[in-house]
Amino acid sequence: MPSIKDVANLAGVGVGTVSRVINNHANVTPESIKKVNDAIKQLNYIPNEVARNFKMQKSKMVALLLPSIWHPFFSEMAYYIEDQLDQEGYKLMLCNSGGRPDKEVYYLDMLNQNKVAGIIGITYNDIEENVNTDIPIISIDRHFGSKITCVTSDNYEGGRIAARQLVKAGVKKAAYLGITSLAYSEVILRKKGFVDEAKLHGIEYVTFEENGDVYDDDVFFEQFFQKHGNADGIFANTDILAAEYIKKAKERGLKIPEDVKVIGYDGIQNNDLFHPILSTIRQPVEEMARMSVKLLLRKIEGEELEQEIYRIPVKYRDGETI
Amino acid sequence: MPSIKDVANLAGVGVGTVSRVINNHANVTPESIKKVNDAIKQLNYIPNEVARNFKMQKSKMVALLLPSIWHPFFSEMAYYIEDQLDQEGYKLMLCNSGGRPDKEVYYLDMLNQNKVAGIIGITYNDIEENVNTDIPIISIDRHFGSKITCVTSDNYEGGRIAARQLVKAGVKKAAYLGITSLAYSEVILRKKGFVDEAKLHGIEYVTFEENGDVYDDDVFFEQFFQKHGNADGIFANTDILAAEYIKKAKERGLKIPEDVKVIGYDGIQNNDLFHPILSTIRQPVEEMARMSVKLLLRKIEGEELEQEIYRIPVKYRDGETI
DNA sequence: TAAAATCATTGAAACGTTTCCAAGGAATTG
DNA sequence: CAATTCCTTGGAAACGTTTCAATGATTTTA
Repeated sequence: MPSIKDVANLAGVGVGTVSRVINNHANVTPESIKKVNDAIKQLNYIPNEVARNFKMQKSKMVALLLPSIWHPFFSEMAYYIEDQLDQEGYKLMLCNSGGRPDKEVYYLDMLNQNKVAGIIGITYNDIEENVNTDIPIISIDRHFGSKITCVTSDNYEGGRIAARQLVKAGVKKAAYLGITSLAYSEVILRKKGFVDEAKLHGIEYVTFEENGDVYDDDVFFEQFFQKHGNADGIFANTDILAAEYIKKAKERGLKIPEDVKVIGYDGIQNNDLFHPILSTIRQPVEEMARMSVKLLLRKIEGEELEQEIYRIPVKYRDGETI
Repeated sequence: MPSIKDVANLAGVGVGTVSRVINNHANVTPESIKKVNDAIKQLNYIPNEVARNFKMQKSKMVALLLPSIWHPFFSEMAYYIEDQLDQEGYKLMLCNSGGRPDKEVYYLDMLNQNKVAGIIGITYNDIEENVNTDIPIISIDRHFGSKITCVTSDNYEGGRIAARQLVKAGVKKAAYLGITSLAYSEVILRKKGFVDEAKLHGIEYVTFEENGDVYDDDVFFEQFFQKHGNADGIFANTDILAAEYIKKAKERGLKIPEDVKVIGYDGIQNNDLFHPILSTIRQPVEEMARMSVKLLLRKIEGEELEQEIYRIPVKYRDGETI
């Protein structure tokens, strides 16, 4: 494998000149450029990126740390993040934490050692506490503190829209259904928006939540139906949860949307395999992904960001369940 | 950031000794080990993985090159691949090619420059041609040649099982539906298995295919229904295609499975959002993923693999469409 | 007890870049 | 034409690690 030295020798110039040609810095004569390029072609030389990273003490690698790439929401997010990173000349390293805090910490240590340029995280830990370096971080949907910029959808507004849609559909008693995993999550704002809007319209409403760690499908819905079986409108804080609700409701003989209107959050359905088509609050996944990357790169460049949280508007997407 | 030299100085030993302690090589006295470990702790030293990669001229990074992580089949695959890689002490770099040959080549060049340890590819190019180094490669579902080991499900047997299930369900005229993208793909064996088994049972059958590059939903199905509208059993070579068929069939007033039995291939449905539940040939995704990683690591270690293609058995999974 | 073998250790060299400094030559200025 | 500035260049140093040859200390063998 030829090195920059071989190129320099063949071209009859110094290594510095070769380096300057490769990285097209100023102040190289056209003749030198030609000589170097010829030599590069002749030797089939390709720059050793690892050596470059080493010398520069930084790599063009960004890590994406999330619970599971298998989840359709995250895989869509990852798709756009990778695309944007590639456009900007960066590479993506994928880390599945399984949502386990210990594995998150383990990965953060590893990323430290590997001197990644930045991290985009969808995590359960307050990673601000756990990262012992100055690696720039963007957090999606979780707001930990000032050091870690947060990108999220406008959860509060999303909650309000959901409530409004249910009201519009004639719902008498609306229920918020949530699996809530942690305090830092921006997701709780969906509830707040829902509640505020329900109050505004003066309709009856309830909220029913469970902690993600101790969550059991059957128990959760059993309790819900026992307490609030008469709810005729449901706002589930994720599409998956909405789908689970629909399944359980059907088992109990309820018809969707005739008996109960259901609205979800996320908008993850993207092919003909998904039915019924959920009415949902669509997260602007592509926008969130691209913005996360752009903000992260600005941080990597050393810029100060003007905001601590970036909220991107959401839209209601009509489906068959309302 | 402390380096190995700082550790050596503080511990009062040479850098070589520190290196041997870190990589727990033989020939170090317990006292030295203790001194070094104390110094490491005191300085909060973490080894610089980038420098190590540079020196060793290889990294513990494996690239996964696939069309789109957004696709549920690939995202499930990626999940298990990452998990297995992590278990083995490797990291995963994710590359979405969009299925575009030029982008595949572009990524392969990049991976070359970055000296990844190996590549797992789900590609449209014959990457054997395009990779100009000795980076070990595993290819999933495509068989290019001897240099690139192929891991796949037993497509031929899967095709046979599909045909058998349709026969068993009383189908009179069975149709194979396929979007076929390239010659190298192992996927065509699904057709072969289907045809052979249909012949064996002596039922009427047809095959209807289109090239993936010029594929148009509406045209494809329009033509199919025109030619073979009387088929009462469908084997679609992917679940997505099966779902598309079902949609189009319903638009034409056909009832599934009463009028037409449908069987897919992949088994990508994993949550309550998917309906109807497809009867399908389930690919052993987890097994394929883990085996791909294990084989790749063996190649990285310099081992010769005994086979050129590894086929993993598939199973029929019952659903609502047969 | 002397010679040989083993073990533990050190520190320099090397990996392939980028960057910086010194320096030569060309162009510009007064 | 001398002095100054500018442009281009070459080559050494540095990044942090692993490894290897050399060395000294200890143990084993004859």
